[in-house]
Amino acid sequence: MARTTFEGEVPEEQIDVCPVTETQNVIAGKWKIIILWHLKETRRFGELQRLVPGVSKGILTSQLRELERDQMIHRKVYQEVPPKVEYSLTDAGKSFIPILENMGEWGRKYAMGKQKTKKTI
Amino acid sequence: MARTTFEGEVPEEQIDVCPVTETQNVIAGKWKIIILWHLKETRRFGELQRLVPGVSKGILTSQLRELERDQMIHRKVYQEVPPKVEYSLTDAGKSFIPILENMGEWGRKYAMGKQKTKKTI
DNA sequence: CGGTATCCGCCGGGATACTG
DNA sequence: CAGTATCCCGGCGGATACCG
Repeated sequence: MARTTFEGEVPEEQIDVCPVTETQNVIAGKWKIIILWHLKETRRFGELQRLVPGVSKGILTSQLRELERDQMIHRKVYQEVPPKVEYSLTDAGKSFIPILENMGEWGRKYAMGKQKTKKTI
Repeated sequence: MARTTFEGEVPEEQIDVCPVTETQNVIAGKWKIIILWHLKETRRFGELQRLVPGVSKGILTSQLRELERDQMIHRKVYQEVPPKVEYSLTDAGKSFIPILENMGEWGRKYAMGKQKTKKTI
């Protein structure tokens, strides 16, 4: 169904691209935000798994792969034994830090406001 | 298993309460961020459904109910026919606006950087 | 150490029909 | 207009086992 593009018409590339939704798509995923948070400093895989409580290797890997695909983090492999892999933020990832800081700050205050009946594990 | 709480010990209420994760829990949900975004202004139900492209009544309702439960939005029912319901941000919700603005701004720049091969519907 | 590979359960999200 | 009430499905997340 080929059709010509008229002048002044919105290019297909811009259709349905809402910036907020774009952001939503990137951080959607149960562990991504907390992962990015800890990646404010460069971390190794096992380190991340210890820092993020309750995540398994498999899931951690998949979340990291998606963040990598979305150009939020960089994966650096050291060719040595035992293996060593370091994860760090890309420029896009670093530019997201302020938002993470805000979310942390907001969460602190928000959690303040409803500090009753907090469940422990 | 009653046990005494020693001085200086971390109260149970604070255990496992990570501010960033707390925030994550509130905004987790496919449509919540974009909903909050549009609620910078008070909106009616049908209005929201038009503003959020692709969401059905049922899902929109459930997302709104969760945001209400988390004290992010307020639901005001006008007792009249035809029914009229207005949604607006609570104080907690309003305090989240800066983050939404940042996310929008970030999404704009982020989308810029990879504007190729954007899929249309 | 830092992963795959595989299987599985669950529930969040979607579609449809009905209602005050 | 602004919702319920069901049913259903896909896929994300979790558990386990194995590997270079």
